[in-house]
Amino acid sequence: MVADRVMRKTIRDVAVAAGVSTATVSRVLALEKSGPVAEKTRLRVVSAAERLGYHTNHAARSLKTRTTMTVAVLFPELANDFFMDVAEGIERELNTQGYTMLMASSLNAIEEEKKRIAMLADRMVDGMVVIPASSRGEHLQALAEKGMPMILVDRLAEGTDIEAVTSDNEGGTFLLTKALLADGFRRIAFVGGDITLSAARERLSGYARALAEAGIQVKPSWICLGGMEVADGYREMDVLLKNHTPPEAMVAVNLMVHLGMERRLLDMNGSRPPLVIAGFDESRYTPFLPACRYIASQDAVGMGRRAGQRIIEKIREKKTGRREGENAGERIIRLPVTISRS
Amino acid sequence: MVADRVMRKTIRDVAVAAGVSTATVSRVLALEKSGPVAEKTRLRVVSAAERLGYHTNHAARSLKTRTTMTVAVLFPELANDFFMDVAEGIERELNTQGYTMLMASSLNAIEEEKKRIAMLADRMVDGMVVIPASSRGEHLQALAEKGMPMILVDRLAEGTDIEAVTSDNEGGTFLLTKALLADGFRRIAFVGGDITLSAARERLSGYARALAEAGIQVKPSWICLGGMEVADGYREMDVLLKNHTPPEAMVAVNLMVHLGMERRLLDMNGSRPPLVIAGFDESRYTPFLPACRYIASQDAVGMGRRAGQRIIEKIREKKTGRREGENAGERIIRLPVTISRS
DNA sequence: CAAAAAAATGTACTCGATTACATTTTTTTG
DNA sequence: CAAAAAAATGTAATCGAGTACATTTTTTTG
Repeated sequence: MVADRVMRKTIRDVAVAAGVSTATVSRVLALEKSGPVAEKTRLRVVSAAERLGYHTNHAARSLKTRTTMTVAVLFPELANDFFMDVAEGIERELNTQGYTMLMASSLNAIEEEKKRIAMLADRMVDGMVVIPASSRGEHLQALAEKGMPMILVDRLAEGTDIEAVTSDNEGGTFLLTKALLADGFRRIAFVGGDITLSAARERLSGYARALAEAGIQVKPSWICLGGMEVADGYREMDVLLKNHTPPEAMVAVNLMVHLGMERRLLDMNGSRPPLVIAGFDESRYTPFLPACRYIASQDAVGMGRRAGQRIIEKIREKKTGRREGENAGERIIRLPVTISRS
Repeated sequence: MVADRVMRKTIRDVAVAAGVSTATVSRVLALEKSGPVAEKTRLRVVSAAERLGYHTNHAARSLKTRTTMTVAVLFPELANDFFMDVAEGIERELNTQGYTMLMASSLNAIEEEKKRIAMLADRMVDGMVVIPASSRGEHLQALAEKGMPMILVDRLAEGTDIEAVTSDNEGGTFLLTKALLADGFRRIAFVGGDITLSAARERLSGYARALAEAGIQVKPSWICLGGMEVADGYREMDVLLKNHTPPEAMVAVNLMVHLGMERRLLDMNGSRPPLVIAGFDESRYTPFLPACRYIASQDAVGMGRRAGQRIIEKIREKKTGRREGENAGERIIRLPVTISRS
C-alpha cells in the first residue's frame, strides 16, 4: 500500500489552526450558510483553510447532506455532434452552478438504458438529464416518481409526464417544406424516421401540414419511414429512385438519414438526377452535401443550457418544496428552429 | 422539505432481516471480499438484501474506503467524433469493471483544463484520463506525483513522464505520403498542425521521412503549419493555391484541417484544380470530400479501451503496490494506424 | 445597569459502511 | 477426545462533515 504523499487535511485540522471548533469551520465552509459567523472568525477560518490547503471531502459531505452536486446525463450515443453540442450546453450551465456532469451512453438500446439509469440513480446523483433511447418511458417515470429530479431532452417519451426540453420539430419541417414549395417543387418526399420517436413524428407532421396547406395530395410512396441511421437513408433513397415518377425534392428526418441519401446519390456518379434535399441539423460537413438546399438548425447548445438550468431548478424545488425558476410548470419547453439556405 | 417516498434501507436493516451483524452483511456485500462467510449465511444476507431492495450508499462507502469507483475523463472538446469514439471505448472498458465515467471538457484552453483538473481531483475520483489541451503538462505531472493515477490519450504532453496511449502518428503520415508517391505525385505538401502538439509533430515527421526516403527535397513552401482547425486548413489551402507551382498532392494533419482545405476547393466551383488530399481520421463524411484519396484511420475506440484498461490497472497498482497488467511499464502505447483508399 | 434578546460559538452525536480486534463455533490433529 | 488451529461471526470504533442543542458572549432595551 503506497501511502499518499500528503495526509489530507480535515475540518478538524482547520479548526485547530484557526482556534475555533469544527462546527464553526463547517459553518464557514458549508455549501449553503448554515449559521451566523462573526466576520473576523470567518476570515481566520478561511485563511487557515487556505494555508493548510484544505479541500472538503465530498464523500463525507454527501453522506451527511444526501447531496452530491452531480447530475447524470444519459445519451443514446456519444459519437454524435448534435448530442455533444447538447452536452457542452449542459456542462457549461452545470459548472457555473457548481455542479459536475456525469455522462453515460445507452448505446441506443433501451435495456442498456435501464441498466445505466439504475446504476446512475444508485450513485446518488442529485438529478438526471436523459435523451431517451426509445419512446418507452415507463422506467423513467418510475424513477421520477420515486423522487429523482429528471429532465428529458430532444425526444419525449410515452408514459411519462416528465418535463422536457426539445425543439420545434414540427415547425422545422414545416418551414423546410414550405421553402421547397416556394421553389416550385410539388412532388416532395419525406424520408426516414423511426415513427416511435416523438421527434420523428413531429417532423413528419410538419411536412404533412405544409403540403396540406398548399393543397397537395401526399402520395403514400412519398413517405419513406424506416429508421434514423445512415443506412436507412441510403436504402430509402434507393427505393425512391426506382419510382417511375420519383419526387423532385425530399425532406430528410435528420442528419444521418440525410447523409445516407446523399451517399446513395454519390454512388450514381454522372447520372445523378437534379434532386434537392432539405434536412435537419447543420454540421461542419453540410457544405459538402451536393443535393442539400435547405437546413433546419436546432440550437443544440441552447437546449443543453436550458436542460441544465431546469434540472438544477428541479433539484432545488425538491429541496425547498417551492417552485423555482421562471419556466417552472411548463411541461415542454420548445426552442425555435431556424432554417437557412445551404 | 419533501420527504423521499421510501426511506433508504441500510446495512443495519439487512443485518436485522437476515439475523446477523452488520459486519457480516458488509463482508457479504463488500466490493472485494473482506473475510470468510459461511455459504448459508451468505445466501441469507443476499436474499434479505434483495427482499428489502437494499442499495449500498456510495457516499458512506467512499468515506470509509477512500475509493469512488469513478474515473474522470477530460477532453479538449466534446463535439468531436474522434474524441467521442475514444470516450465510448473508455466507457465500455470502465463499465465492465464496475467503474463509472465522469466527463468534462477543457474547451481547448489550458486554463480551463487546470480548473477542471483541480475540480475533478477534488471530487475524489480514483483516476484520470486526459487528452491534453496543450503540450504543457506540468500541472498534470504535479497531480500525478501527488499520487493520482493518470493516463494521457492521443496527445503527449511535455514535462511529464505520465503513461500515454496514442496512435502511430508518424507511421500514419509516412504511409499516406508513400501512397501518394506511389501514385506518381512528387510535389506533396503537408498542411496544418499546431507544432506544439506531439501528434502534429509526429505526423509532420512521418511525411518528411517518406519524402526523404524517396530522395525528394522538401520545399519550405510545402510545409504549411498553423493550426488544427477548419479555418486553418482553409487559409493554408488558399496560400498554397496562390503558389506559382502549387503542389499536386497534400497531406492533411487531421480531419478539421482536411475539411477546411476541401472547403476552399469547394469555393472554386468549376475551376477546381485536380488536387489530391490524403488525410487523417475516417468519418461518416469522408466519402463526400471530393479531393480525398487516402485516409489514415486510427482505432479510436481501441485507444479508449486501452486507456480504460490501463487506468484501472494503475488504480490497482496504487492500491496493491504491485505492477498490474501485461502492458505495465511501457510508457507509451502506440496503436497501429491503417490506411485505405477513399 | 440589569434583564432580556440576539449573536456567536462549542459539544457531541449522526450519516452508513468498513474493519481491527474480540469472541464464539467448527474443524483438525496428535 | 482434548488441545490447537481455522473459520465464522460479532462488537465497537472509525472515516469527515454537518447540525441540534447547549453554552457563552455581545447587543439591545426599558
